[in-house]
Amino acid sequence: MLKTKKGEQDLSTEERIKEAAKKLFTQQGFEATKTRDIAEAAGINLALLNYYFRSKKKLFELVMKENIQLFLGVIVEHFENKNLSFEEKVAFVADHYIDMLLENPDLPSFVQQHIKTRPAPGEEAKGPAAQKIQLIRKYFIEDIEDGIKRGIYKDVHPMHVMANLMGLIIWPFTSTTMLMAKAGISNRKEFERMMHERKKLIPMWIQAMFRK
Amino acid sequence: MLKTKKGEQDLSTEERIKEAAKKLFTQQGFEATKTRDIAEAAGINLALLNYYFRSKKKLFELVMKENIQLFLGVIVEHFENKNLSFEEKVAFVADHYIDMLLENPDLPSFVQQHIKTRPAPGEEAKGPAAQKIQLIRKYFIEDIEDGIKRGIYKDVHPMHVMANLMGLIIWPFTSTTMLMAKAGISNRKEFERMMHERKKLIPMWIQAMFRK
DNA sequence: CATAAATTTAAACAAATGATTAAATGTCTT
DNA sequence: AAGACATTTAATCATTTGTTTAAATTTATG
Repeated sequence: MLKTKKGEQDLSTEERIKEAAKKLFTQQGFEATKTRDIAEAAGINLALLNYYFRSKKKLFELVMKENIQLFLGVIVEHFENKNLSFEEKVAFVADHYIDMLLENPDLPSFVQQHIKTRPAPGEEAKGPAAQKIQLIRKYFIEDIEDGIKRGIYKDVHPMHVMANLMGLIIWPFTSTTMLMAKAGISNRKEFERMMHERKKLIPMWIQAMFRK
Repeated sequence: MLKTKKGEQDLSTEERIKEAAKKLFTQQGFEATKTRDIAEAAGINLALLNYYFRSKKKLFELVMKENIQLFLGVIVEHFENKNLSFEEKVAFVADHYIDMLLENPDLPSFVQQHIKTRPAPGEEAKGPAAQKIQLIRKYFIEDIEDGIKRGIYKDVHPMHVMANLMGLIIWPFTSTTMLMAKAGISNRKEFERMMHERKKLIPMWIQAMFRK
């Protein structure tokens, strides 16, 4: 059986390249991913990468943009909803975010690895990623400080709450490679079951840590 | 004023190369670090890198080994101490580990990024990193399961406890670049103060989450 | 069908990169 | 001081890597 010319899936070559690039960039980072690897993974001629996307860097920036939206977009959407209480937001984020990360487990390492550019001293950070993070921070601080004033939450810096929530959700994914690879938890299923458990546990833990 | 021939610090050239390599590898990873960058950072002739360490890969493996020891060694040492209660271990680890990470903030991302080799299916993971992680897991599970049996701790999978402790300690460091760079927390001092606070907070949080 | 446009291919280029070589310089021992 | 050994240097090599080119092929259009 021969592969037909259009072969593989019925994605356009442009989409095939982008998907292959996203997979490799996300798994291995910019430097470790070679244009020839992308071409091979996409099943296309090397020159087509430049034909459609001009350069490796341009292609990476496209992937980056989509990953940032995936990684930060969901949180922003949930936290700007004024109709939800803080604890409802926590439950929503824990639930949806863990689902999303189970399907994109390499996302956290990728984002952490590539958002490294500090804004010039005295200047504001620009760009979609910066704006999203600032928004998340803003909503978060508003909610927590409100809870503290009303005597519901213990008086801690809101950043602790934010760091703990994000850490409890995301940390297992950034360390999973390490733990799974080296500690004999070769059982992917077991990891997934644990993460589903955490959807319900994390909201309880946040309460236990920060409610008076 | 001229730099003397031996110049810079009074480290041997071999040590200078290793230190420069450690800094760059740890910050940027293997692929992004070029041998010429290392040579320039160390202030040595390019050929000396190969003269002393044979190859970039060999040099990297050396740095990797030292970083693994730094990253996992402390935890193992504390957790294999049979004279401490679990909660004393937690307090010790939180305290010492945060201090160490404040001096080596790029360590977590580095280790996460480079421990990716899974053991072959059915096979055991070997090597110093694997052994250390397995040890930590073992001690951890023993302590928690003991606490659960004695009715002191809630009945949750020990991996949740381990993931949460490590996450609360390490997560701020893997996300600090992101938060500091993009969210306007340009204040390194503020971050450090927060991390010192967490030394005392984390043991309390662990209790709040897992004690009956 | 014929022609223009879009897409794909094989080949090649220039720069970057890890490594090596042979000569030069430095250090140590006797 | 002389010779042996270790260290350092400048130059060069062979590959790898991102990109370009020109021709071939396919697809769209009149």
